[in-house]
Amino acid sequence: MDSKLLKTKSPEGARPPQERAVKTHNDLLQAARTIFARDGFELASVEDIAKAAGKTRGAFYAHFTNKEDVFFAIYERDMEEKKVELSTVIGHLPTLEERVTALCQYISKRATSREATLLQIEFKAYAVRHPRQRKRLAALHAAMAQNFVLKEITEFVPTMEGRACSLALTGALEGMMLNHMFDPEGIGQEQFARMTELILMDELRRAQAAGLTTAPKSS
Amino acid sequence: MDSKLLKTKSPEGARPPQERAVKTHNDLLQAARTIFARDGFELASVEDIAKAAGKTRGAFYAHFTNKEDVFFAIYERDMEEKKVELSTVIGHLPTLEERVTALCQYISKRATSREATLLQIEFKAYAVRHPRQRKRLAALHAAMAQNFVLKEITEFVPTMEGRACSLALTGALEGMMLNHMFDPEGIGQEQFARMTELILMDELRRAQAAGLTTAPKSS
Amino acid sequence: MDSKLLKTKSPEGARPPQERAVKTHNDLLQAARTIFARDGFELASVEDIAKAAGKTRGAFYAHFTNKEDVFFAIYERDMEEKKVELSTVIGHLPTLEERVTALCQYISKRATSREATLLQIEFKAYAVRHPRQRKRLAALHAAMAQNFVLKEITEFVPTMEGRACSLALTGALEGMMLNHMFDPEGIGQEQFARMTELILMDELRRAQAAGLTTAPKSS
Amino acid sequence: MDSKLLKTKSPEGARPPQERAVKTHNDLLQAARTIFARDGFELASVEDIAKAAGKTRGAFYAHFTNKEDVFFAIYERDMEEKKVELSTVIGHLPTLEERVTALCQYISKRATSREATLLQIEFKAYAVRHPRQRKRLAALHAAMAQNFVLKEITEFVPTMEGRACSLALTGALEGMMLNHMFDPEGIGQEQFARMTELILMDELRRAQAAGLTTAPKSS
DNA sequence: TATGAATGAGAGTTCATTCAT
DNA sequence: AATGAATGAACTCTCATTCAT
Repeated sequence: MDSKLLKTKSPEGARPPQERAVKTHNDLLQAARTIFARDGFELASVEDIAKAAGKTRGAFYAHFTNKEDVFFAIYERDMEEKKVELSTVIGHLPTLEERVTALCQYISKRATSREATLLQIEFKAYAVRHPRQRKRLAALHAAMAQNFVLKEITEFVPTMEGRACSLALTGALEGMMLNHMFDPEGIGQEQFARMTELILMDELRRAQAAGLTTAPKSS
Repeated sequence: MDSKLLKTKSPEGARPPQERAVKTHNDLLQAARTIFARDGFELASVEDIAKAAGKTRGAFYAHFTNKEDVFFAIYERDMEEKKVELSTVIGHLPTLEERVTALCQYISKRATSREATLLQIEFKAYAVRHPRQRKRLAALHAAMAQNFVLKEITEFVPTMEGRACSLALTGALEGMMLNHMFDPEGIGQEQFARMTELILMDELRRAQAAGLTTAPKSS
Repeated sequence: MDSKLLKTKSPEGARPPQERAVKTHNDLLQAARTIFARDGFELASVEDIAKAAGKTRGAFYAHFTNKEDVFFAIYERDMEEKKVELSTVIGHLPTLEERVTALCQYISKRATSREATLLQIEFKAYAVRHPRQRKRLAALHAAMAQNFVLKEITEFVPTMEGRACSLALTGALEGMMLNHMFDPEGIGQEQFARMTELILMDELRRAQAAGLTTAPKSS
Repeated sequence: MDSKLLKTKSPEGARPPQERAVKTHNDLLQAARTIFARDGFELASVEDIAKAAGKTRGAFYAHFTNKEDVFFAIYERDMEEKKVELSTVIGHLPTLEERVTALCQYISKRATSREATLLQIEFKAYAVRHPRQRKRLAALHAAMAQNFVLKEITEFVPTMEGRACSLALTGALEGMMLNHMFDPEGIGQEQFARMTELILMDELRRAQAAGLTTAPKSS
């Protein structure tokens, strides 16, 4: 179910072979990211992914059970990475204003990435269209709901309606980015910045109106 | 280039065959809309589309040259329909405020359509990924730039940065809608309304700041 | 079985409609000749044939039952035409030498026609590969055997082993012509002339060795 | 460009897989020969070819990129084989007469093969009809011009106009063979022999008339 | 006689996946 | 862990042919 190899911090036997395997695994994952972003899930071929990682299809199937498997694995890893990055970037900032600013920058940067945006949209569209695979999807969906990008943020800016705001903001930015790629002259960077600010500021306003404290929690 | 069947000048003799063909054409178009929204472009099969229209693959290819062909045909028709609808809905309203309100409602309604949203995203993602087919794409793109959804609006609210605002707003809403479908409990209707308002109000504010008249043009 | 319309010299009722039909028939036949020569039997499409005649597929099927049907119809008509032509060209010549010379010229000319050659080869290859359709094929085959191109010649030069020589000569020339089209610089016109002469002269030699008269029959 | 599977340098480890693939490749090639001769290029189906080789369509496409690809591959292999055979059969003969005799026999034998003849005609007709694919065709054509069937012969009988004679002779024989298959009673073996002799003898005569030496080259 | 819509079988081709090694 | 051969299902698209008009 899970991608066949996840946290194997050299548990049993020889190390070198393991490390080699880990590298292959990562290479495939990275290659998949590129190919999926380029071609979309359906059009992407396992062969292309393997080739992009300098491996063969056989190697691919030694590491992942499925095309779907890598697809989800990418998503999972992205989630984790984002969490770590956000903690690093935002966690140490003392005042709310600084945090909001940093957050704006971080989100804008991510949302400006062609690859990241296409992948996000691809994944969500896929999820929307395949309600059947509830098994793995449910897991992901739950992980989503709880660990989603900005969850960390709500720990620092508790007044925001966390998940909702997060989904709204990332959704809006992804949608705008898609339109930007589609019609580059029509919509550009400034729109992103303005939009991000608009939304976050609105949240802040509402928070303050509600008289909420903005002091960060312990953590 | 265009989806086949164009000359509606009822050539000579029998009309019925023509009308029958027109109906089939429309049926196929509608079926394609449904199937593409359900499965996405790549996964959608011509057979499914034909079947959904109660026809065979052969009939499909008598009306469209390609799977791509219907895909674009849907887009074109949607554009036209939107233009007409918007003129009808907004055109007669006298004051700016009314227009903005009506516009918010219209956009929110459209953006809430699962089918419409998935199709829009699918189309744009396709366009982004296939820069080669510039021939037909260029035409669509141009049509976009000039006739795009909200173009009509800028005629009435001339202060708005037309295309940019349009792309920003629809993009944002589509992105939010996608996230809503992906995580229905996380983000709901109110977010849409708030977002639409935020963006349009921001535009208005900027327009007024620039001291621009908001009186509608003649038409 | 037969092509649906053959010798309708205005038999019953109105003439104009008939004549129009005859014209369409001939147009289709001529178009088919062109298309079959260009594309070969299998690749040739009924649509292309109809289009080349300025008609629709429907018209085609009003005149011929089959793709095969036109194919054979072409062959039949060609046979007839050749017979007539040969009689005209050769029949009135008094001496053997003149006839042989005239024959050489006629054959060389025909064998040099790209269209004629490709059609001949196509037809024979088809016949060779479809022994099943003995019904119509048998008829054609018989017509072949008796009316074949040079049959007329054997009436004038009775010493030749008629059919055999005819088949040998036309076969050889067709084969050479094919190679010429395939590798134009490798084999050219002179080879045709020389070859024709070689074969016919050889026949003559054998005839004279056998002490046969060469005086033409009555006719 | 070439039919896949070229590097026979037994990469690393297992040989069996390679050998198995080579066998499959050859089986498919042989099957294709049979099917193409039976049905012609257009009518021949990849499925039939694969089935005739006891494989599936998938296996076919693992070995050849195209239907066209096998088609050409057959031709190429035939060319090579002929060259080798001719060298073996004729190369060691000391006098011109012996060579001519041996050559007559060899050619007559080959030209009498139904399969070989149909394939040759099919290939040439295909080439004549598809001037577009000049890429691969050019290569073949060049190979033709230089390595063609009888090229070896001209090394031994240098007076002959090599390519021209070769094309004339093989063309003539193929054409005759086609007519023979088409009308078996009309033209038979003796004609082949006579024709071969006629042509070769004519060449010899011309060579001697030109006072050319007929001593074989070194080789 | 001729049109135009539609059918349906079948073709070439791709590709996720499996399996022996 | 990885290869390479092979499978088989699915897909897009073409086309001879039929049928109502």
